[in-house]
Amino acid sequence: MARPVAGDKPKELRLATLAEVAAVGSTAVSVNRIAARAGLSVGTIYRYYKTKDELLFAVYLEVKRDIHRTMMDAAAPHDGAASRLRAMWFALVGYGFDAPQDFLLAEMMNAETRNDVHDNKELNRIHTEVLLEIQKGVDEGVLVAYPVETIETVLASPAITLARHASMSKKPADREALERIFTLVWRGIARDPERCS
Amino acid sequence: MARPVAGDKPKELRLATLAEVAAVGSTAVSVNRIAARAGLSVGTIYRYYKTKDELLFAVYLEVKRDIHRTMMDAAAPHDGAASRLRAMWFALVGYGFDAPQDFLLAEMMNAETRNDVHDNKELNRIHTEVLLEIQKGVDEGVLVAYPVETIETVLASPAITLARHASMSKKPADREALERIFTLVWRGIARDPERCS
DNA sequence: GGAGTTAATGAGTAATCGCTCATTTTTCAA
DNA sequence: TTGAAAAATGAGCGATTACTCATTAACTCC
Repeated sequence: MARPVAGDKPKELRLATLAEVAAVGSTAVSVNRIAARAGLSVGTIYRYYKTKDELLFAVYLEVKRDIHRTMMDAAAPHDGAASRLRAMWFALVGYGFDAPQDFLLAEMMNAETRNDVHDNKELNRIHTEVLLEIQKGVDEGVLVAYPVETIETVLASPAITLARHASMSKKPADREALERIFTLVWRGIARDPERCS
Repeated sequence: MARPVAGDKPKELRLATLAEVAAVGSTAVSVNRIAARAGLSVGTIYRYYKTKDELLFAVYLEVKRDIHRTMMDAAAPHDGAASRLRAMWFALVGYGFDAPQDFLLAEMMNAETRNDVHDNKELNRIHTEVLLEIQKGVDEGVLVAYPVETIETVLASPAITLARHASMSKKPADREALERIFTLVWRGIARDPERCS
Protein backbone atom coordinates (compact mmCIF):
# COMPACT_ATOMS: atom_id res chain seq x y z
CA MET A 1 0.00 0.00 0.00
CA ALA A 2 1.07 3.49 -0.77
CA ARG A 3 -0.40 6.90 -0.85
CA PRO A 4 -3.43 6.51 1.35
CA VAL A 5 -6.25 8.97 1.22
CA ALA A 6 -5.19 12.34 2.59
CA GLY A 7 -8.10 13.79 4.53
CA ASP A 8 -11.72 12.71 4.31
CA LYS A 9 -12.45 13.34 0.64
CA PRO A 10 -15.99 11.99 0.67
CA LYS A 11 -16.86 14.31 3.54
CA GLU A 12 -15.37 17.33 1.80
CA LEU A 13 -17.26 16.36 -1.33
CA ARG A 14 -20.44 15.96 0.65
CA LEU A 15 -20.15 19.45 2.10
CA ALA A 16 -19.35 20.93 -1.30
CA THR A 17 -22.28 19.14 -2.90
CA LEU A 18 -24.67 20.40 -0.25
CA ALA A 19 -23.39 23.94 -0.74
CA GLU A 20 -23.72 23.69 -4.51
CA VAL A 21 -27.28 22.41 -4.41
CA ALA A 22 -28.24 25.06 -1.89
CA ALA A 23 -26.67 27.74 -4.03
CA VAL A 24 -27.84 26.95 -7.55
CA GLY A 25 -30.86 24.70 -7.08
CA SER A 26 -31.51 21.22 -8.32
CA THR A 27 -31.75 22.12 -11.99
CA ALA A 28 -28.25 23.52 -12.33
CA VAL A 29 -25.90 21.38 -10.22
CA SER A 30 -22.43 21.18 -11.76
CA VAL A 31 -19.73 18.61 -10.98
CA ASN A 32 -16.96 21.00 -11.96
CA ARG A 33 -18.27 23.59 -9.56
CA ILE A 34 -18.59 21.02 -6.77
CA ALA A 35 -14.93 20.15 -7.29
CA ALA A 36 -14.00 23.82 -7.11
CA ARG A 37 -16.02 24.27 -3.92
CA ALA A 38 -14.32 21.27 -2.34
CA GLY A 39 -10.90 22.55 -3.36
CA LEU A 40 -10.35 19.33 -5.29
CA SER A 41 -9.88 18.51 -8.93
CA VAL A 42 -12.66 17.00 -10.98
CA GLY A 43 -10.62 13.87 -11.45
CA THR A 44 -10.66 13.20 -7.73
CA ILE A 45 -14.44 13.19 -7.68
CA TYR A 46 -14.45 10.49 -10.32
CA ARG A 47 -12.05 8.42 -8.25
CA TYR A 48 -14.78 8.13 -5.65
CA TYR A 49 -17.95 8.19 -7.75
CA LYS A 50 -18.53 6.84 -11.20
CA THR A 51 -21.02 9.50 -12.24
CA LYS A 52 -22.64 12.71 -11.12
CA ASP A 53 -25.80 10.81 -10.26
CA GLU A 54 -23.81 8.42 -8.10
CA LEU A 55 -22.29 11.33 -6.22
CA LEU A 56 -25.66 12.92 -5.60
CA PHE A 57 -27.16 9.65 -4.48
CA ALA A 58 -24.24 8.94 -2.15
CA VAL A 59 -24.69 12.30 -0.47
CA TYR A 60 -28.43 11.67 -0.28
CA LEU A 61 -27.84 8.31 1.35
CA GLU A 62 -25.47 9.81 3.89
CA VAL A 63 -27.97 12.49 4.78
CA LYS A 64 -30.74 9.93 5.22
CA ARG A 65 -28.43 7.92 7.44
CA ASP A 66 -27.65 11.02 9.42
CA ILE A 67 -31.30 11.92 9.88
CA HIS A 68 -32.10 8.40 10.96
CA ARG A 69 -29.20 8.28 13.40
CA THR A 70 -30.28 11.60 14.87
CA MET A 71 -33.79 10.27 15.38
CA MET A 72 -32.64 7.01 16.95
CA ASP A 73 -30.20 8.80 19.22
CA ALA A 74 -33.01 11.03 20.39
CA ALA A 75 -35.18 8.00 21.09
CA ALA A 76 -32.46 6.07 22.89
CA PRO A 77 -32.87 7.51 26.40
CA HIS A 78 -36.63 6.87 26.34
CA ASP A 79 -38.47 3.68 27.07
CA GLY A 80 -42.13 3.65 26.16
CA ALA A 81 -43.12 3.86 22.50
CA ALA A 82 -45.02 7.07 23.17
CA SER A 83 -42.06 9.04 24.44
CA ARG A 84 -39.70 7.41 21.94
CA LEU A 85 -41.87 8.44 19.00
CA ARG A 86 -42.25 11.90 20.43
CA ALA A 87 -38.50 12.27 20.73
CA MET A 88 -37.99 11.02 17.17
CA TRP A 89 -40.60 13.43 15.87
CA PHE A 90 -38.95 16.46 17.42
CA ALA A 91 -35.53 15.24 16.36
CA LEU A 92 -36.69 15.13 12.75
CA VAL A 93 -38.07 18.63 12.90
CA GLY A 94 -34.92 19.81 14.64
CA TYR A 95 -32.78 18.34 11.90
CA GLY A 96 -34.35 20.69 9.37
CA PHE A 97 -33.18 23.62 11.43
CA ASP A 98 -29.79 22.27 12.47
CA ALA A 99 -28.76 21.06 9.02
CA PRO A 100 -30.89 22.97 6.52
CA GLN A 101 -28.73 22.20 3.50
CA ASP A 102 -28.69 18.52 4.29
CA PHE A 103 -32.40 18.35 4.72
CA LEU A 104 -33.08 20.27 1.52
CA LEU A 105 -30.91 17.97 -0.55
CA ALA A 106 -32.79 15.02 0.88
CA GLU A 107 -36.07 16.64 -0.06
CA MET A 108 -34.78 17.39 -3.53
CA MET A 109 -33.78 13.79 -4.09
CA ASN A 110 -37.07 12.63 -2.64
CA ALA A 111 -38.86 14.57 -5.33
CA GLU A 112 -36.67 12.89 -7.91
CA THR A 113 -38.75 11.13 -10.50
CA ARG A 114 -36.33 8.51 -11.68
CA ASN A 115 -37.60 5.61 -9.64
CA ASP A 116 -34.34 3.68 -9.39
CA VAL A 117 -33.36 6.28 -6.82
CA HIS A 118 -35.88 4.98 -4.34
CA ASP A 119 -35.45 1.24 -4.11
CA ASN A 120 -32.27 1.02 -2.10
CA LYS A 121 -31.55 -1.69 0.43
CA GLU A 122 -30.31 0.58 3.19
CA LEU A 123 -33.11 3.07 2.69
CA ASN A 124 -35.57 0.23 3.09
CA ARG A 125 -33.84 -0.92 6.26
CA ILE A 126 -34.01 2.55 7.74
CA HIS A 127 -37.65 2.85 6.83
CA THR A 128 -38.48 -0.53 8.32
CA GLU A 129 -36.78 0.45 11.54
CA VAL A 130 -39.02 3.48 11.87
CA LEU A 131 -42.11 1.40 11.13
CA LEU A 132 -41.02 -0.97 13.88
CA GLU A 133 -41.03 1.83 16.41
CA ILE A 134 -44.60 2.57 15.43
CA GLN A 135 -45.49 -1.09 15.61
CA LYS A 136 -44.22 -1.08 19.17
CA GLY A 137 -46.65 1.73 19.91
CA VAL A 138 -49.51 -0.32 18.50
CA ASP A 139 -48.43 -3.39 20.46
CA GLU A 140 -48.20 -1.40 23.67
CA GLY A 141 -51.71 -0.16 23.11
CA VAL A 142 -50.81 3.51 23.02
CA LEU A 143 -51.56 3.84 19.29
CA VAL A 144 -54.71 2.94 17.38
CA ALA A 145 -54.74 -0.55 15.94
CA TYR A 146 -54.20 0.52 12.34
CA PRO A 147 -51.56 -0.52 9.80
CA VAL A 148 -48.21 1.04 10.67
CA GLU A 149 -47.94 2.71 7.27
CA THR A 150 -51.21 4.48 7.94
CA ILE A 151 -50.00 5.80 11.26
CA GLU A 152 -46.62 6.69 9.80
CA THR A 153 -48.20 8.91 7.18
CA VAL A 154 -50.18 10.83 9.76
CA LEU A 155 -47.25 11.12 12.14
CA ALA A 156 -44.28 11.76 9.87
CA SER A 157 -45.74 14.00 7.16
CA PRO A 158 -46.29 17.05 9.35
CA ALA A 159 -42.84 16.63 10.86
CA ILE A 160 -41.28 16.64 7.41
CA THR A 161 -43.28 19.69 6.43
CA LEU A 162 -42.10 21.51 9.53
CA ALA A 163 -38.50 20.47 8.96
CA ARG A 164 -38.68 21.78 5.42
CA HIS A 165 -40.08 25.10 6.55
CA ALA A 166 -37.38 25.36 9.18
CA SER A 167 -34.65 24.58 6.65
CA MET A 168 -35.96 27.18 4.22
CA SER A 169 -36.70 30.05 6.55
CA LYS A 170 -33.61 29.32 8.63
CA LYS A 171 -35.48 30.68 11.59
CA PRO A 172 -35.86 28.55 14.70
CA ALA A 173 -39.32 27.05 14.71
CA ASP A 174 -41.69 28.37 17.33
CA ARG A 175 -41.48 25.73 20.03
CA GLU A 176 -45.04 26.27 21.20
CA ALA A 177 -46.39 25.89 17.68
CA LEU A 178 -44.47 22.64 17.33
CA GLU A 179 -45.91 21.34 20.58
CA ARG A 180 -49.39 22.26 19.41
CA ILE A 181 -48.95 20.45 16.14
CA PHE A 182 -47.56 17.37 17.80
CA THR A 183 -50.47 17.39 20.22
CA LEU A 184 -52.97 17.39 17.36
CA VAL A 185 -51.12 14.67 15.47
CA TRP A 186 -50.90 12.54 18.57
CA ARG A 187 -54.56 13.09 19.30
CA GLY A 188 -55.22 11.55 15.92
CA ILE A 189 -53.18 8.42 16.28
CA ALA A 190 -53.32 7.76 20.03
CA ARG A 191 -55.60 4.99 21.15
CA ASP A 192 -56.84 6.94 24.12
CA PRO A 193 -55.96 10.59 23.82
CA GLU A 194 -56.73 12.06 27.21
CA ARG A 195 -60.40 11.98 26.38
CA CYS A 196 -63.49 12.96 28.30
CA SER A 197 -61.42 14.81 30.80
CA MET B 1 -52.46 42.66 -36.37
CA ALA B 2 -51.20 39.69 -38.32
CA ARG B 3 -50.05 36.20 -37.75
CA PRO B 4 -51.88 35.34 -34.55
CA VAL B 5 -50.79 32.48 -32.38
CA ALA B 6 -51.45 29.14 -34.02
CA GLY B 7 -52.46 26.64 -31.37
CA ASP B 8 -51.95 26.90 -27.64
CA LYS B 9 -48.17 27.12 -27.45
CA PRO B 10 -47.94 27.56 -23.68
CA LYS B 11 -50.03 24.44 -23.17
CA GLU B 12 -47.89 22.40 -25.55
CA LEU B 13 -44.81 23.67 -23.79
CA ARG B 14 -46.32 22.82 -20.43
CA LEU B 15 -46.95 19.23 -21.48
CA ALA B 16 -43.47 18.91 -22.94
CA THR B 17 -41.88 20.34 -19.81
CA LEU B 18 -43.77 17.92 -17.60
CA ALA B 19 -42.69 15.02 -19.78
CA GLU B 20 -39.07 16.16 -19.76
CA VAL B 21 -38.90 16.54 -15.99
CA ALA B 22 -40.58 13.18 -15.50
CA ALA B 23 -38.14 11.58 -17.93
CA VAL B 24 -34.75 12.97 -16.93
CA GLY B 25 -35.25 14.26 -13.39
CA SER B 26 -34.76 17.70 -11.97
CA THR B 27 -30.97 17.75 -12.32
CA ALA B 28 -30.87 17.35 -16.10
CA VAL B 29 -33.74 19.34 -17.60
CA SER B 30 -32.87 20.72 -21.05
CA VAL B 31 -34.63 23.51 -22.91
CA ASN B 32 -33.60 22.14 -26.29
CA ARG B 33 -35.11 18.79 -25.45
CA ILE B 34 -38.31 20.41 -24.21
CA ALA B 35 -38.59 22.18 -27.55
CA ALA B 36 -38.08 18.90 -29.38
CA ARG B 37 -40.72 17.20 -27.23
CA ALA B 38 -43.19 19.98 -27.94
CA GLY B 39 -42.45 19.81 -31.66
CA LEU B 40 -41.42 23.45 -31.55
CA SER B 41 -38.20 25.27 -32.17
CA VAL B 42 -36.12 26.61 -29.30
CA GLY B 43 -36.71 30.12 -30.51
CA THR B 44 -40.44 29.78 -29.95
CA ILE B 45 -39.89 28.93 -26.30
CA TYR B 46 -37.96 32.14 -25.86
CA ARG B 47 -40.79 34.11 -27.44
CA TYR B 48 -42.92 33.09 -24.49
CA TYR B 49 -40.41 32.85 -21.66
CA LYS B 50 -37.30 34.90 -21.07
CA THR B 51 -35.29 32.11 -19.43
CA LYS B 52 -35.41 28.43 -18.62
CA ASP B 53 -36.17 29.27 -15.00
CA GLU B 54 -39.09 31.41 -16.07
CA LEU B 55 -40.48 28.53 -18.11
CA LEU B 56 -40.19 26.11 -15.22
CA PHE B 57 -41.78 28.55 -12.84
CA ALA B 58 -44.62 29.28 -15.24
CA VAL B 59 -45.40 25.59 -15.52
CA TYR B 60 -45.16 25.27 -11.74
CA LEU B 61 -47.58 28.14 -11.29
CA GLU B 62 -50.04 26.61 -13.73
CA VAL B 63 -49.90 23.30 -11.92
CA LYS B 64 -50.48 24.96 -8.56
CA ARG B 65 -53.43 26.81 -10.05
CA ASP B 66 -54.74 23.55 -11.43
CA ILE B 67 -54.42 21.76 -8.11
CA HIS B 68 -56.14 24.61 -6.33
CA ARG B 69 -58.97 24.75 -8.86
CA THR B 70 -59.45 21.00 -8.54
CA MET B 71 -59.71 21.32 -4.77
CA MET B 72 -62.13 24.22 -4.88
CA ASP B 73 -64.29 22.51 -7.48
CA ALA B 74 -64.46 19.48 -5.24
CA ALA B 75 -65.48 21.65 -2.31
CA ALA B 76 -68.07 23.62 -4.27
CA PRO B 77 -71.06 21.27 -3.90
CA HIS B 78 -70.57 21.03 -0.14
CA ASP B 79 -71.71 23.42 2.53
CA GLY B 80 -70.27 22.84 5.98
CA ALA B 81 -66.55 23.37 6.52
CA ALA B 82 -66.17 19.76 7.58
CA SER B 83 -67.40 18.25 4.34
CA ARG B 84 -65.75 20.95 2.26
CA LEU B 85 -62.35 20.28 3.81
CA ARG B 86 -62.87 16.56 3.43
CA ALA B 87 -63.66 17.00 -0.26
CA MET B 88 -60.60 19.19 -0.76
CA TRP B 89 -58.41 16.68 1.01
CA PHE B 90 -59.44 13.81 -1.21
CA ALA B 91 -59.23 16.01 -4.30
CA LEU B 92 -55.61 16.79 -3.48
CA VAL B 93 -54.75 13.13 -3.03
CA GLY B 94 -56.63 12.29 -6.21
CA TYR B 95 -54.65 14.87 -8.15
CA GLY B 96 -51.47 12.97 -7.47
CA PHE B 97 -52.95 9.95 -9.15
CA ASP B 98 -54.78 11.70 -11.99
CA ALA B 99 -51.90 13.98 -12.98
CA PRO B 100 -48.73 12.35 -11.66
CA GLN B 101 -46.33 14.34 -13.82
CA ASP B 102 -47.93 17.62 -12.83
CA PHE B 103 -47.81 16.80 -9.18
CA LEU B 104 -44.19 15.68 -9.33
CA LEU B 105 -43.07 18.86 -11.01
CA ALA B 106 -44.83 20.84 -8.30
CA GLU B 107 -43.03 18.81 -5.65
CA MET B 108 -39.73 19.31 -7.41
CA MET B 109 -40.17 23.07 -7.51
CA ASN B 110 -41.32 23.02 -3.90
CA ALA B 111 -38.00 21.48 -2.93
CA GLU B 112 -36.23 24.23 -4.84
CA THR B 113 -33.82 26.08 -2.64
CA ARG B 114 -33.66 29.41 -4.38
CA ASN B 115 -36.08 31.30 -2.21
CA ASP B 116 -37.26 33.79 -4.82
CA VAL B 117 -39.31 30.92 -6.21
CA HIS B 118 -41.61 30.93 -3.23
CA ASP B 119 -42.77 34.49 -2.65
CA ASN B 120 -45.23 34.90 -5.47
CA LYS B 121 -48.40 36.93 -5.22
CA GLU B 122 -50.73 34.38 -6.76
CA LEU B 123 -49.26 31.53 -4.75
CA ASN B 124 -49.90 33.52 -1.62
CA ARG B 125 -53.47 34.19 -2.70
CA ILE B 126 -54.07 30.50 -3.28
CA HIS B 127 -52.57 29.63 0.05
CA THR B 128 -54.63 32.22 1.86
CA GLU B 129 -57.77 30.86 0.28
CA VAL B 130 -57.05 27.42 1.69
CA LEU B 131 -56.33 28.86 5.12
CA LEU B 132 -59.68 30.62 4.94
CA GLU B 133 -61.48 27.33 4.46
CA ILE B 134 -59.82 26.08 7.61
CA GLN B 135 -60.70 29.28 9.44
CA LYS B 136 -64.31 28.62 8.56
CA GLY B 137 -63.98 25.25 10.24
CA VAL B 138 -62.66 26.90 13.37
CA ASP B 139 -65.41 29.51 13.31
CA GLU B 140 -68.08 26.86 12.87
CA GLY B 141 -66.68 25.06 15.88
CA VAL B 142 -65.91 21.83 14.04
CA LEU B 143 -62.15 22.32 14.34
CA VAL B 144 -60.03 22.94 17.41
CA ALA B 145 -59.45 26.59 18.23
CA TYR B 146 -55.83 26.64 17.09
CA PRO B 147 -54.04 28.87 14.59
CA VAL B 148 -55.04 27.93 11.04
CA GLU B 149 -51.43 27.30 10.02
CA THR B 150 -51.15 24.72 12.77
CA ILE B 151 -54.24 22.90 11.58
CA GLU B 152 -53.17 23.21 7.97
CA THR B 153 -49.90 21.45 8.65
CA VAL B 154 -51.63 18.52 10.32
CA LEU B 155 -54.30 18.29 7.64
CA ALA B 156 -52.44 18.96 4.42
CA SER B 157 -49.10 17.23 4.98
CA PRO B 158 -50.42 13.67 4.93
CA ALA B 159 -52.51 14.46 1.86
CA ILE B 160 -49.41 15.70 0.04
CA THR B 161 -47.47 12.63 1.09
CA LEU B 162 -50.23 10.38 -0.23
CA ALA B 163 -50.47 12.33 -3.47
CA ARG B 164 -46.74 11.98 -3.96
CA HIS B 165 -46.85 8.25 -3.38
CA ALA B 166 -49.74 7.94 -5.79
CA SER B 167 -47.90 9.92 -8.44
CA MET B 168 -44.77 7.84 -8.08
CA SER B 169 -46.25 4.37 -7.88
CA LYS B 170 -48.90 5.22 -10.47
CA LYS B 171 -51.15 2.74 -8.75
CA PRO B 172 -54.57 3.83 -7.57
CA ALA B 173 -54.40 4.49 -3.86
CA ASP B 174 -56.22 2.03 -1.65
CA ARG B 175 -59.45 3.85 -0.94
CA GLU B 176 -59.91 2.24 2.45
CA ALA B 177 -56.40 3.20 3.53
CA LEU B 178 -57.10 6.77 2.47
CA GLU B 179 -60.30 6.82 4.50
CA ARG B 180 -58.43 5.48 7.51
CA ILE B 181 -55.77 8.13 7.24
CA PHE B 182 -58.28 10.90 6.85
CA THR B 183 -60.13 9.60 9.89
CA LEU B 184 -56.99 9.77 11.99
CA VAL B 185 -56.09 13.24 10.76
CA TRP B 186 -59.59 14.48 11.39
CA ARG B 187 -59.60 12.95 14.83
CA GLY B 188 -56.59 15.12 15.53
CA ILE B 189 -57.98 18.43 14.40
CA ALA B 190 -61.70 18.03 15.08
CA ARG B 191 -63.04 19.85 18.08
CA ASP B 192 -65.28 16.97 19.06
CA PRO B 193 -64.31 13.81 17.26
CA GLU B 194 -67.12 11.39 17.95
CA ARG B 195 -65.80 10.86 21.45
CA CYS B 196 -66.99 8.78 24.38
CA SER B 197 -69.35 6.95 22.13
C1' DG C 1 -52.50 40.82 -54.83
C1' DG C 2 -49.38 43.44 -52.38
C1' DA C 3 -47.93 45.83 -48.11
C1' DG C 4 -47.36 45.42 -43.38
C1' DT C 5 -46.92 42.69 -39.15
C1' DT C 6 -45.63 39.24 -36.37
C1' DA C 7 -45.22 34.25 -35.13
C1' DA C 8 -42.11 30.69 -35.89
C1' DT C 9 -37.85 28.86 -37.34
C1' DG C 10 -33.28 26.55 -36.45
C1' DA C 11 -28.45 27.05 -37.51
C1' DG C 12 -25.25 29.07 -34.85
C1' DT C 13 -22.59 31.05 -30.49
C1' DA C 14 -19.89 31.07 -26.54
C1' DA C 15 -20.00 28.82 -22.48
C1' DT C 16 -20.39 25.04 -19.87
C1' DC C 17 -21.35 20.29 -19.26
C1' DG C 18 -19.92 15.45 -17.53
C1' DC C 19 -16.06 12.94 -17.82
C1' DT C 20 -11.08 11.02 -19.20
C1' DC C 21 -6.34 10.09 -18.82
C1' DA C 22 -1.45 11.12 -19.28
C1' DT C 23 1.12 13.14 -15.89
C1' DT C 24 2.68 14.55 -11.35
C1' DT C 25 2.79 14.13 -6.36
C1' DT C 26 2.68 11.70 -2.24
C1' DT C 27 3.19 7.85 0.35
C1' DC C 28 5.22 3.26 2.08
C1' DA C 29 8.25 -0.85 2.07
C1' DA C 30 12.65 -2.31 1.50
C1' DT D 1 17.44 6.32 -0.69
C1' DT D 2 15.05 4.37 -3.96
C1' DG D 3 11.48 2.16 -6.58
C1' DA D 4 6.90 0.53 -6.80
C1' DA D 5 2.03 1.82 -6.02
C1' DA D 6 -1.63 4.50 -5.52
C1' DA D 7 -3.83 9.31 -5.02
C1' DA D 8 -4.48 13.53 -6.99
C1' DT D 9 -4.21 16.59 -10.78
C1' DG D 10 -6.26 19.56 -14.48
C1' DA D 11 -5.91 20.46 -19.40
C1' DG D 12 -8.76 19.04 -22.58
C1' DC D 13 -12.35 15.99 -24.93
C1' DG D 14 -16.70 15.82 -27.55
C1' DA D 15 -21.29 16.71 -26.38
C1' DT D 16 -24.57 19.58 -24.74
C1' DT D 17 -26.06 23.78 -22.60
C1' DA D 18 -29.01 28.18 -22.50
C1' DC D 19 -29.91 31.41 -25.59
C1' DT D 20 -29.80 34.68 -30.16
C1' DC D 21 -31.10 36.57 -34.48
C1' DA D 22 -31.31 36.85 -39.43
C1' DT D 23 -34.61 34.68 -42.13
C1' DT D 24 -38.96 32.65 -43.49
C1' DA D 25 -43.86 31.61 -43.22
C1' DA D 26 -48.45 32.88 -42.20
C1' DC D 27 -51.68 35.86 -41.27
C1' DT D 28 -54.75 40.71 -41.81
C1' DC D 29 -56.11 44.71 -43.97
C1' DC D 30 -56.58 47.61 -48.00
